[in-house]
Amino acid sequence: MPRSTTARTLREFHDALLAAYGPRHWWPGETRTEIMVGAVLTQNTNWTNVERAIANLKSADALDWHRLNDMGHDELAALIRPAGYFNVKARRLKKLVEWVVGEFDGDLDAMFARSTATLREELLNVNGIGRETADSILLYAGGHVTFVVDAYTARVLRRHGLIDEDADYELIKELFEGNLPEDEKLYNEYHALLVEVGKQCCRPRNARCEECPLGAFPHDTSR
DNA sequence: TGCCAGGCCGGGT
DNA sequence: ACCCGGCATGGC
Repeated sequence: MPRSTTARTLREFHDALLAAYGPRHWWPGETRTEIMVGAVLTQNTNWTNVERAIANLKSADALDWHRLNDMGHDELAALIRPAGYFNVKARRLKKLVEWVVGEFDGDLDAMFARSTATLREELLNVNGIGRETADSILLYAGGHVTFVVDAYTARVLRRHGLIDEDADYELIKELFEGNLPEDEKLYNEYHALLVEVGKQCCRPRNARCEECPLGAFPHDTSR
């Protein structure tokens, strides 16, 4: 598909999704710290479960880098239990906290002042922070212009014929970044809209989605 | 009731 | 360079 066609299609998809669902007002979280913690907690996990875990952290007054740093594994794991994978996620959160406190003493202004590319590399070096989590933190907590890709994004693009089966994260990310204006608000909205269409109709098993804002004839309905 | 949810890591081939 | 099992809760 020619580059200009891809660019137009991606813009049309965005506009159709926005018309169908309206602005998503993402990320659902009040502070940068909450967004960063939520990004780890939502790994392969339903957001409603994450909300419970975050509510527990708030009740314990634990959404704070130094408090988190002082907390023991078992205490943290108990608080985030509803989010699932609580032992894994407690470890991952502690790794992130160690880095934020160790490198910046919890100063997020200092942290996000680093360049997008540098910060992305550094986040990826933290054990437990992969590409989607890093990009979510950069975009939604830091306001950095970087496109977030997730399972929904890949499935939607695959079903509507824009990528093939084996397209990996970086390729999909570059498809958006190379064909859209470099605009934080646009990236923010687009990713949130892709999640919404993924939840509404582009689900793993539904054979066909007649109501889909992007059209009713997906290429691949098997997954 | 089984399937799914806004991944990521580590070990094996 | 892939491929796969493990990790866990809660909603439908």
